Amino acid sequence: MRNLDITTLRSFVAVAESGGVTRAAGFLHLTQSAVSMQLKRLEELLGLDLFDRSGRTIALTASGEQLLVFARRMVALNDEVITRLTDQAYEGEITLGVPHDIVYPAIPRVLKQFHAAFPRVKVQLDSSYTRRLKAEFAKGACDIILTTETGMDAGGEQLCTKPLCWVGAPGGSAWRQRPLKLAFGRQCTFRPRVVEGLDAADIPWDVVVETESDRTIEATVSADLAVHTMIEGTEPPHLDRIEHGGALPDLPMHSINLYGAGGAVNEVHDALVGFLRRAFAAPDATALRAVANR
Amino acid sequence: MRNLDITTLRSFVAVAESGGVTRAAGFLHLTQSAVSMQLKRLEELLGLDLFDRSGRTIALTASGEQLLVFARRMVALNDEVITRLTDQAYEGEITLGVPHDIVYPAIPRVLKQFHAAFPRVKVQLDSSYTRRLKAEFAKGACDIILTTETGMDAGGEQLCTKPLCWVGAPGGSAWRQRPLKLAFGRQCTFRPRVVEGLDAADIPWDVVVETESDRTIEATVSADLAVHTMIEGTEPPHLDRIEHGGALPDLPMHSINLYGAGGAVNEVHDALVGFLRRAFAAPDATALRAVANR
DNA sequence: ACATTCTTAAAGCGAATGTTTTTGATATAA
DNA sequence: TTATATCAAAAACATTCGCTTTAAGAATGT
Repeated sequence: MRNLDITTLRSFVAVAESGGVTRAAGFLHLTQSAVSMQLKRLEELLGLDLFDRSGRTIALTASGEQLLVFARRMVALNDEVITRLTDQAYEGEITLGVPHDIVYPAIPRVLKQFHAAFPRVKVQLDSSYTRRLKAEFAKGACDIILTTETGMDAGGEQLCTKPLCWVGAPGGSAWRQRPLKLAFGRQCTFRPRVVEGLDAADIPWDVVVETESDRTIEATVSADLAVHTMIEGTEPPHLDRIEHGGALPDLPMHSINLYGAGGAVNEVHDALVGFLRRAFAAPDATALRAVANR
Repeated sequence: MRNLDITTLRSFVAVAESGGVTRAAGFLHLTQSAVSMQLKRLEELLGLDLFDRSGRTIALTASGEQLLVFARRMVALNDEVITRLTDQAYEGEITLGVPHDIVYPAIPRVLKQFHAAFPRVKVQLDSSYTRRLKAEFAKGACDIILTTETGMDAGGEQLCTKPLCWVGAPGGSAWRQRPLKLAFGRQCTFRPRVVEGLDAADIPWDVVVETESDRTIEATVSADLAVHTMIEGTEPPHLDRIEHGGALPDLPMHSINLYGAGGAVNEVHDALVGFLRRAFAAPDATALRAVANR
């Protein structure tokens, strides 16, 4: 199969649009002769007349018109990919803050998608507590943050609302014990709400693990030594949601909010926001995980 | 703006798909060295790593994946336009027979569309009487014919049904005269039907012009010396449909039929058939003309 | 250790692609 | 009509590009 040449196609389009070889040559920073020869070679390659040269002005033949459509598309594709791959606008770094309890399972997928779309932009993931993330965002240390809150501050955007739910070891019975044994992170934002709920239901409780380490919590819970609470749909693989049938209080809804979407900063930024919206605003996080597991 | 090279992109795609420079070089009928150099130049042009060369096998980087999408599209566009413009399948001649009374206004538009889509296919237009066209088609002298008939033969396709209508000079009064003065072509298929209708309505009539020339008929009618009948929607610019309010008999419906569509001969043939279908099967020929006049 | 595969490099050669200059054709004005 | 300006094509020439061949070296998996 013969190959066209983008340079030549660009000249061809310029000639068709400017209606003259000399004029086009001016735009292209080439001599009239060079453009003329390009056109000649193009016609030879295709074995066709592309121009009607009767008359002083140069007009396209039907074949020329047809080529023009393709030439425009090919030049546009060329320019688009060159821009995407080399333009400074498409390289840089974005800092994304995400509470660690909602990193899984959505964020890895988002990062993957984003990297495929903007391979030259580095996403610095800052996984921490909602409280700290909001502080970082306020300082400008994070470009975009997600939060898990019961309310929402000004400038935020609610992506979805999910109930907090009880999680424990698969098939475990720790949730039947009284006092209820809890495992909590030291900074956990959910803690006061959970405690409130338990007190209101007159359920005695006891914090048996208090740590900074999520690993420790997960290990304790999966050993059925305590229960924990998480946003529905973010349970890690070896922990299950507890079907307590009303034995434990229902916990309040939390919303997953996004800060930093305002003001259409640039295409790259907006794309990341778009991926995040789609990942969380989707029907159901559990359903999403099912899809991801396929 | 830098320009990519289709040859190089083709190699790039081949390497990405075959997973190796040597293998790709084989497909491309180039030496391994040449392909390697092409890739190197491509990476230099973009200032990017496109391949992850750690490991024996050659893998794409994220940038490479992104380029691959565009490269495929550009190569596909290249091949498509080359095929369209140079493939023998897209050149040749089609003979189209059309009764001269329905040439206007649809056929010129169809021919224009078709020429834009297949500039290297010549359409030989044979404008004649339905009877002769059917004979030509039966002999194989026409590839496709349109006819105006009250019925339809086997192998035909009815495009639309239109009433025959009375036409005369704009604002003319020839249609009030008795005997009614008629202008007819010598071969006109409508004639027997018209005569039947008039006889049935007890309207005396008289053929004042009998000729082979459409021009003569049009001239006579536009001078208000006689009336004529045509398929609705095919009136030429200087003749008008007569609003006789029942003073003249209604004339039978005629269908516009197409022969030669059967059996999916080839893409070019089918495209012409498609244009014809769209031109005549459209809601109303009068409406079409209004669109064309814009 | 061996085979495979990719990278890099150098030399040679032909084709491609540009520039400058010239020629020819066509429209516009005198 | 003749003169003139404009534009496209052609001719002559120089340069660069890109492929082949050949060969050496590095990385990797068997």
